[in-house]
Amino acid sequence: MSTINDVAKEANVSTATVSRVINGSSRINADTEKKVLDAMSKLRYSPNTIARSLAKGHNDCIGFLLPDLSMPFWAKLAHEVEKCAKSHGWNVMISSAPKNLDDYYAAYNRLSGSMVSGIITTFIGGTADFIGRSKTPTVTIGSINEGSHSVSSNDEQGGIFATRHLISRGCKKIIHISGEMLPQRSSNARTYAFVKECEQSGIQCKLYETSLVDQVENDYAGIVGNVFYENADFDGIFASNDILASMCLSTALSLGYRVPQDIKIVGYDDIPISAMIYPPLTTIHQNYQKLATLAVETVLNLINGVDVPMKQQVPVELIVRGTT
Amino acid sequence: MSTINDVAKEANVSTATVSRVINGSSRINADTEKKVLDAMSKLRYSPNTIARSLAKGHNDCIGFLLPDLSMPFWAKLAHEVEKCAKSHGWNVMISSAPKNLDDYYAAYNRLSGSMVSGIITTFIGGTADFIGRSKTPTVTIGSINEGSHSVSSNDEQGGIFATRHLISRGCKKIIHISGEMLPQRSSNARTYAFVKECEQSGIQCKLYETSLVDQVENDYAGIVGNVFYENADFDGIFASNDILASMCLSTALSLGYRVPQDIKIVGYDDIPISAMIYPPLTTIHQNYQKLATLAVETVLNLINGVDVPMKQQVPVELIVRGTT
DNA sequence: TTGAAAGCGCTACCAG
DNA sequence: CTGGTAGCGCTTTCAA
Repeated sequence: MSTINDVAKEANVSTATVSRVINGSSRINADTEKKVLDAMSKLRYSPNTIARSLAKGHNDCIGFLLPDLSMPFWAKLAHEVEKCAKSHGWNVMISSAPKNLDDYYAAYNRLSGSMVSGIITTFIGGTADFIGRSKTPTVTIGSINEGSHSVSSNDEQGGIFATRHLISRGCKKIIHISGEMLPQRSSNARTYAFVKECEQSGIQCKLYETSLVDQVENDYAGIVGNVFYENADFDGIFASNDILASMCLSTALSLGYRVPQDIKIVGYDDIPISAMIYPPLTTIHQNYQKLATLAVETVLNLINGVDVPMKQQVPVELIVRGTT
Repeated sequence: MSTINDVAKEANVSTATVSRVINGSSRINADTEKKVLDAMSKLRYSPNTIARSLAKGHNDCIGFLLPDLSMPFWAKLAHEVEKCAKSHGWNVMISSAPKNLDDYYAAYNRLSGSMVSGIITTFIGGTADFIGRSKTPTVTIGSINEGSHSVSSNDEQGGIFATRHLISRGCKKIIHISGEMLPQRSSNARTYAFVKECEQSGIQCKLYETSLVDQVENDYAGIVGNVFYENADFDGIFASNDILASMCLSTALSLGYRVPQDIKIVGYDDIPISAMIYPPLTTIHQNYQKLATLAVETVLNLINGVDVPMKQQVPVELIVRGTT
């Protein structure tokens, strides 16, 4: 584990010079540079980023605090965030806080305890003030509130697309299963849009709500069972995520319904698996890459003190496949 | 952003004392402690982990370098790794390097550039020597070689379970689709076991191989298409991961085959979605939690200089569901 | 173009 | 039980 001192000694220059060649910060004599480079490779030197961060007063790492990596939506987003951050020369530290607020606070504080220069996260309910008070630049994904910077999909549009599509396919009684309607989640707009669209078209509708815990544990069996047990005459389902939609699909099929003839199903997120099941799922596509890019660039701007809009939204898209 | 100096001044003690109360490292007068605690909360002080890491010569962060977070297997594993690390008081930094060796080296070096004390990763082919040479304690998951510490599932057992199950269900001609047979991947053993079992039972078999790139991009359509196009009379498929198996399932159904009557399918990994499609997938369950725990505890031991076995294996389980 | 040296915020050793 | 202080490895003035 050689240090900058070793390199300096080996090359017969000062540490300042070595530092300069590492950072390309100022003009350096070509010979000197070569000597340093040689010494570096001879000693297999690689700079200690911790020391560097301390000296610079900041580091090149942003944190991504999400509910749960085993949720495909967040995993995919994490993937895109990491890719984008890396392309800007930044690392990302991922941390998750699935279920309760205390875990969330702990995880957030841990991240902001200055291992990271900025944080990308989502509200899990009641965290708005907390985040607003934080000294670490933070941008949220899929959340909305006044106090902090947010990036989210146009969930109202998604709700409208899904509902209108189901109606246009002839559905007369539609069931909607939402995620947990936590305060400040932009996804709530899907549900509101659904209700509004149904009312406007005079279509019968009914709402079910899953809990965050159900979601994290993929424990949808109970609620999906209820949907089918309590309703005999519905002909459409709009599920708030694709996992839930798949579950509805498989339950419908196992109960002998034909999809899409008897029941039509629209999901949300467009996770990769959705195109690979049978029948392939009609769903609302979220632009993961755009969402991630916007979030990363926004924190980076925040870190650099650049002015950015408080609220940014990205459009969604209806992907019609086999379940409608 | 107050520092330890500010706290010391405010509390009228030395920084050494403040440091002691932060770390609980030695006996401290109750009054002094209270003064310090008060000062800390008054100044909203939170210790700078970077400085702390530098001073201590190590930090509390391990790196997890995986192929791709959008692969459910790795995402789930990452989730478990993070959970386990956190329970030991460690953070984890996730980084991915999907396709090529250069990216992999870059990502690895970046991680080992001392932002992390240890690394958990997997070989992506030809990386064995590279990792063996590294000064950062490293343990691999799903890889095997002489030079470094590894944790993996018992893939031979998995291959045997899957193949025997298919045979016991009456399959006479079985097709196996494997992942890319990269050197030192423990998953290769699934394929070898498959071939051996088929030969021993005198069952006809045929092999297909997907590439890493196909896998990362979920681009299985081509190969699955070929399987069905080139073979008319097969009655069993053993796919090396559940995504691939789902794809086979949906292709079979869309082609009019009945599953499991006409074709039986066994997957691998047991990702959450596998239980939620229709028919639910028979598959080999990998013990994610055990795998993650073993990997985390092994790096931690390595970091602490504790002796650990070079090779650790965890058993798998056959989960019989609807596709067989 | 280069070197000397003062920190970055914290820990840990040595005295007292 | 507490304080003084020398680093941890690197960056960045300030001089030369």
